[in-house]
Amino acid sequence: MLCGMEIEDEFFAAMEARQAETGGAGEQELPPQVQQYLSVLNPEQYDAVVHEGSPLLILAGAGSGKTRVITTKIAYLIAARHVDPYSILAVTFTKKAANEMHERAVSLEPRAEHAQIRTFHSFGAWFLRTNAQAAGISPNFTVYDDDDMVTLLSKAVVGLTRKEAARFAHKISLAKDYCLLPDAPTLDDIESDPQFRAVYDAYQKRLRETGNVDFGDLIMLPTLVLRSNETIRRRMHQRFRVIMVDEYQDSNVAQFLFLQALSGIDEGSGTYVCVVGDDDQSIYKFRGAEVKNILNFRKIFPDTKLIRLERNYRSTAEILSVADNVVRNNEGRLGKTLSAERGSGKIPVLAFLPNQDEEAQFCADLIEKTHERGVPYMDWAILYRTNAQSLGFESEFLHRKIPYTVVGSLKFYEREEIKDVLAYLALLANPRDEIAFARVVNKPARGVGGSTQAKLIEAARLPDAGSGEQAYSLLESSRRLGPSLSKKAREGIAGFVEKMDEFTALISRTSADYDTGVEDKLSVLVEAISEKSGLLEYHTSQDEVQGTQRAQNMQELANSAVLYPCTREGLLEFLDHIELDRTLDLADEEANPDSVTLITLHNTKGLEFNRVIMTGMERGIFPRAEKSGSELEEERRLCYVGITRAKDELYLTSCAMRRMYGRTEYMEISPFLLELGAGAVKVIGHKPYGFRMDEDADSTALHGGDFGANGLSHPELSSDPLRAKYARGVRIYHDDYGYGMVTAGRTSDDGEYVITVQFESGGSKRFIPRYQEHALMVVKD
DNA sequence: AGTGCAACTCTTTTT
DNA sequence: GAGTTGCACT
Repeated sequence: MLCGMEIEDEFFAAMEARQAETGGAGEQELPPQVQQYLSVLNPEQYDAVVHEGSPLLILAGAGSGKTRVITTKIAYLIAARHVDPYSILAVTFTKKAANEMHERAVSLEPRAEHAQIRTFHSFGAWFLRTNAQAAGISPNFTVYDDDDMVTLLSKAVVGLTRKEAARFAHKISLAKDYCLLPDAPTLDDIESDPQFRAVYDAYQKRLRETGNVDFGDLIMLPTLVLRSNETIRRRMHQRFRVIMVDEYQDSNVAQFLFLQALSGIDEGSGTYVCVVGDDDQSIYKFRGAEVKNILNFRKIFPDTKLIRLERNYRSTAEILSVADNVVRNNEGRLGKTLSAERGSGKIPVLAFLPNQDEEAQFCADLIEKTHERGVPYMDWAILYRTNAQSLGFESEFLHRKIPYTVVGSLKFYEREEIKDVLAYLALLANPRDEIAFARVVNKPARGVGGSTQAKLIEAARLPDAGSGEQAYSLLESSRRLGPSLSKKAREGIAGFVEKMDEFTALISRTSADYDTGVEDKLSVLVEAISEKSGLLEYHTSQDEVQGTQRAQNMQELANSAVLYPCTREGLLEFLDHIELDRTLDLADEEANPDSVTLITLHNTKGLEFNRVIMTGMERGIFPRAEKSGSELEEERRLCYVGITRAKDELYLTSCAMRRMYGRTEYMEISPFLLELGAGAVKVIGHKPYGFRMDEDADSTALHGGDFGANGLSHPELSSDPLRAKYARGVRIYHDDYGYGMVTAGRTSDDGEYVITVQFESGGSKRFIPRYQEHALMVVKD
């Protein structure tokens, strides 16, 4: 067996030999398409691509072309350095990023198809499936989500309220992000509650009994396996000769340890490691991400070469300047200055609005008006801090018939009917899955109540002495115990077991038929479950209206399974796919290619849009709650991320009032707005009292006469000239709605003059003239 | 066992 | 304000 040094020597020796074969060094000798894609790189990017021989840390500012660097590097290694694509691993954080990276790498170099380009978690899942036994889990495991964790925890530890269970579950996740087991001495740093250790331990034992894993396990378990199992470790070191990590600033401790173990750096494996990150874009501290990983990188990986990418090719100088003004308020950053390669553009706009309804209208107006001028909807992205904020925009856009796509909404997979079908599938995959079992054994109702379920689960957990150990199949347990139960429960269980057998047969039958070419799609199984389990009928009979929707959802789930074969492997792949990427995809079929993007700030990581509106720039919303110190800095980085998503145009909106918890609250502006920089943005709308930019407030002057901004701090005390201009009976013309007449004018609670206009086209509409001056004019007969 | 009503919480952010 | 949880009643 090779030892570490030998591997290293062999690797580089092979490289040298191949280089010699091709007639020595120098790009002149490279294939034309390689020269082609190298030639478009700037000097720093080029250095990063061709670098080898030591670990590499790339500090890549926003929009500096880091994806290009990674994908080019993959292509270059394969085409020019003759690295086996099979030995290349590139990990990202989101499926979207992984897909994009894969696509771009393959388009540069078709052989990149065979490289492993995955998310951290899907790589962990792959690792665990191939090394299930060493990890002490079932090779058929499915992944429990947060919800399942809470359910399992309340079973493992009796007497917890759901809330307590949720809190502990969260802490367990965090512990796993730091790769801490229940017996870790430093576990107290995560949670000081003396019960926690025992709770975590009980949970973990119970989870192992089910054969399943949770999200944290996908990273932690492989790390533990690598540490304790030399054979597997060696095998991995030989397999993966090149490892690249994207968005490295958001890696957590467990991921860092995973990388360390996988690379075999301590054992001189000679694996080439390259990580790419930006400390200014670290936004997942709350989930255990450690910016320290960037700093520590050079300690753990000696002789690390550092390359900075500071040329921004995405945004205009104006946008970058605002971004820099904000982020420079953070202490403890590595510090870098982006240069705007694109040059100058439009000045960003900061709009003060009365409330969230008008915020939504403001966005809709902007989008509609530009759309009339030929700007596609897909140019636009609405950014917000919390998912809940999407609602207001959704209803406004729906109303106005503006197509939109909400990114990252988990809603679909959280629907009851979907979770039900998935639970049947999960139980088919892993018959020890007690969460799935409990969910579906009595759904639809079969007369199997809570006590019967508990009995079956207990019997499976503690198989009787003679029957061999660990026969933890809940179906087995059901089969065996069934006859001894009361009539009702007995019949119910019998029916359930029968159905499950039927479904199982569907999988094996098609597996057997595989050779004959009669391979079914997995959608057949999903449909069969919906119909034959009685779920479809159960859900449709519940509510006439909702039932139809639910049936559609179930059908949609079946449709999405059409890409997978109806085999055991296909089933596992499908479940993995859903668990590890619950965000996008499914909407693909119905997605309108030209639509506005509604997205949380966190979800924008790695994305870019031509025109960005950052909404809800209010203290308490963004930054959230009372954040201070390092947490406030993280919020500020999030703000930086949002701003730097914009290529051409940036808007920020802030509301004076907002409905929260059903109550209307007066909002203070976000402190970040004061940092944008005097004169760096154009302010429109009603400037709040005391609003002053950093430094020279006067130069933020309100030139936006179009919008009628007046900067008065107490509008309710001033007589509004617009009141006379748009008095009752005045004929007007509105850009969007045409001719009409003011039928009413009144002052709202917040001192705004509001008019109601009856349009000739039939509709009537209410406006605040002060915000409509750009679109509204008085018509003289 | 299943339905209906009242009280309660919730707003971070995600793989 | 909405969605969910828990309790009581049928």
